[in-house]
Amino acid sequence: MPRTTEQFELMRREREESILNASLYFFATKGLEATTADMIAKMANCSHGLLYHYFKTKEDLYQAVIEKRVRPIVYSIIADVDFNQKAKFVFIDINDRFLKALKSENDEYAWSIALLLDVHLQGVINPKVRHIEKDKKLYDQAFEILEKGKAEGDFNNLSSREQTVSLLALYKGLSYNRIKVGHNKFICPKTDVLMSVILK
Amino acid sequence: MPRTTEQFELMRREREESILNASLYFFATKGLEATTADMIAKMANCSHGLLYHYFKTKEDLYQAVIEKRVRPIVYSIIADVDFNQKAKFVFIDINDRFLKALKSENDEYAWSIALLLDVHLQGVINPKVRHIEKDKKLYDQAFEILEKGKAEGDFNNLSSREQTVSLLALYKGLSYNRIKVGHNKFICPKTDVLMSVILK
Amino acid sequence: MPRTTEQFELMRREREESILNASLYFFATKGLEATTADMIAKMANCSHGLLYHYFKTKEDLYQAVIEKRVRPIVYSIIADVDFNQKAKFVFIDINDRFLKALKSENDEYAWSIALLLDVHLQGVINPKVRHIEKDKKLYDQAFEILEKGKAEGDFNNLSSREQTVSLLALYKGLSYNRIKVGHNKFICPKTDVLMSVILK
Amino acid sequence: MPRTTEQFELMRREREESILNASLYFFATKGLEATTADMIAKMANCSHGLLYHYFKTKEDLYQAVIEKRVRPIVYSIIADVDFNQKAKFVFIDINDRFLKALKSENDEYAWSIALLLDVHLQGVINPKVRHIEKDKKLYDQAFEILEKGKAEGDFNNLSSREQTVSLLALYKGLSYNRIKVGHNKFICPKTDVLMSVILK
DNA sequence: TATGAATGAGCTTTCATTCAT
DNA sequence: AATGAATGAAAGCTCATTCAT
Repeated sequence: MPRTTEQFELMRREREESILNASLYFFATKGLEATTADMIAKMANCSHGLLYHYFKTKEDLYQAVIEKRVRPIVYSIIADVDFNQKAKFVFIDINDRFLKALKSENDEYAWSIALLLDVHLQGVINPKVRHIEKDKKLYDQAFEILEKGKAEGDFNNLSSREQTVSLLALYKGLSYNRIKVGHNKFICPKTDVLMSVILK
Repeated sequence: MPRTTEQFELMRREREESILNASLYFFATKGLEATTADMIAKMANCSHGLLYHYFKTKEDLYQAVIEKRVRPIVYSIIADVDFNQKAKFVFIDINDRFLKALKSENDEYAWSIALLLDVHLQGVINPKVRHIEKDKKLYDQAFEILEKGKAEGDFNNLSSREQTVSLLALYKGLSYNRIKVGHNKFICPKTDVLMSVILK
Repeated sequence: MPRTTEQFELMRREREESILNASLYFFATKGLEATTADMIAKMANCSHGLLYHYFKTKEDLYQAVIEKRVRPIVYSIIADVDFNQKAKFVFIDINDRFLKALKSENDEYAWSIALLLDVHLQGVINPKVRHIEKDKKLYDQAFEILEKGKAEGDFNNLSSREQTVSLLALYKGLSYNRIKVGHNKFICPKTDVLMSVILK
Repeated sequence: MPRTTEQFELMRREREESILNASLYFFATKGLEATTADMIAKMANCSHGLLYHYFKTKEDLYQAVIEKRVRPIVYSIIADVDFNQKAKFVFIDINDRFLKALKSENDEYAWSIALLLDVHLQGVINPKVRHIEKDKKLYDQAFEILEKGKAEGDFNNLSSREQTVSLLALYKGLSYNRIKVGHNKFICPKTDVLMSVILK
């Protein structure tokens, strides 16, 4: 009996996984409006009816994609960063990792970064989804490190707020490029291009 | 007796103007898919039927918005730039103007920049509209000036392609920010933040 | 002054003429539903608004086409028939003329015959138009001649009603063929094929 | 637990059946253009949305009506004809059956014959539906039998092509009559009226 | 849990008709 | 008499969502 329950749980998990994967793809490449339940169901190999067992509405599904895939994926990119280094090296490391993620063949990174930065801006493109918390973490973290770097004398003295905004805007634009033109055609700036905004 | 041709033309022009204005607003803030003919008609003070008297399809209207409003507005921003200066000053001037446009109370600048950069990326967000020519002008112009600046010894030696891509991505992100958060809350980087990407 | 009035009248007549011609074409080849005011106006070189000065509704226009073009054209085909001959020769003559009309390069004959036989059946295809009088004249005339021919001993003894119905049905079918396949491809039966229904 | 595949198939089949029946009625009596999805849905006791679950477009539905109802019904009329008899008797038999079908209280025969002869003429009335194959079978079969009958010395020597065209035209006209005036008022020619076109 | 039939709101688009001039 | 802008009802079609099994 307990075993059967576990198996059910496993199936459930796998189903949800494949629905979330399909959703991530469509939401990132087509947007919320242009994505239909049928598209997702087809790619996830289940009936569209089943989607509504797992997620109450399309917006709920969107939210779940953000929480269960987008955030984990984005934060996994910088999970191993050593924040005890000098800010300069932290920043280089972070940018290295993000750029590597964008350059990677694995499209999920670009999809996730693009969607998370949408969330950061609270639904520029998908104004219906209002119940997802704005993601200020990226902004706050970046800001902090910039300030630290300035204190350490490695960064220039331009406004940290403006620099943070600029970098996030830049990543937003880059992730859209990456999604649109694909792995092969994507022109990815080197880390030092981004660092030039910050370094002395 | 019928109206004169001039009378009709005047009516047409005024109406088209108001339709294009309303469309620019909705397309930029909501996207093509999420914008309905009724929304536009309501804001333009006419029936939805009339939209189709002026524009054959919603996609045609989108295209018209790009050609008749977006491109003119964006290019008006840099219309008076003196391209005979040193590249460095040209670039400063261009960025000054774009940033001023984004900071301006007039939302149309941000709307237009965002839409034109979508067009540059050929419909990331609006994949239906395929018959609008990709706008490579911005990219090509920026690239040229960067190369010239390098020859003149004022710019750093990072890859011009990467810098160009980065700057356009940055503007894309900034214009979305501006659209989303509005004139008052928009944090606009100073020109020197952007210039730091390029200058030695 | 009287001259001006006359001129006006002439213009009016010509306008109406060209509207009716265009309408005949579209109603016969596309049907009432699929014909739009704009199509007619364009072909008649006037604005669609003007149509409504001449004819209150599209159905009125349809009716006018029937009365002012279709009936005159169809009856002109047999206008010169000498009804004082023996019924046999009258019938041969009528069929000769109708078949010649259908074979003619002038499409108006087939258009008119098809439309008049629709009217005879009271709107099989265009059930909206109810106020046009059913055209029983063709039927009654044909029936009479058949009866006369029988009295004269030239016709077979099959039911005249059935023969009449059959001949009109046949012409209906033929006129549709003619409209559809056009002058060149139309296979037109000879008079004796039709006469075989009647003759001994 | 979901319904079994068989249950779903049964539901589907029944629903499709009722949609096709309703469609046959409206397409035959009103034509494609004048038939709306709502009319059909209402008569088939379902929502208009469901129509599009079964048939992608109205034209597809029209095509399905032709293939799944019209052709089967028309060919069922002559399914049992013994084609090994002399052509004369084959022809009498065929005409007997078609005329009996037209006279029958069951309207579906007239509807189907009318629609199939439209298809034979490739959309005189419904010019939008172009992807349905022209039905030349009726024409070719009739022509063959006529030629055989001539060889057997039972038929007159008028052109077989003209006779075939005439008979199909006649049936087209008759089926329209039958549809329009209904079972009770329909004047149906006897077989010998039609045979007189062919027999010596 | 899983299916896919079923609904209906809502969107794009067309077009007969009106109306100011 | 003539124009064409303007309206709005209505049509085709889509799709989020529900529901019986």
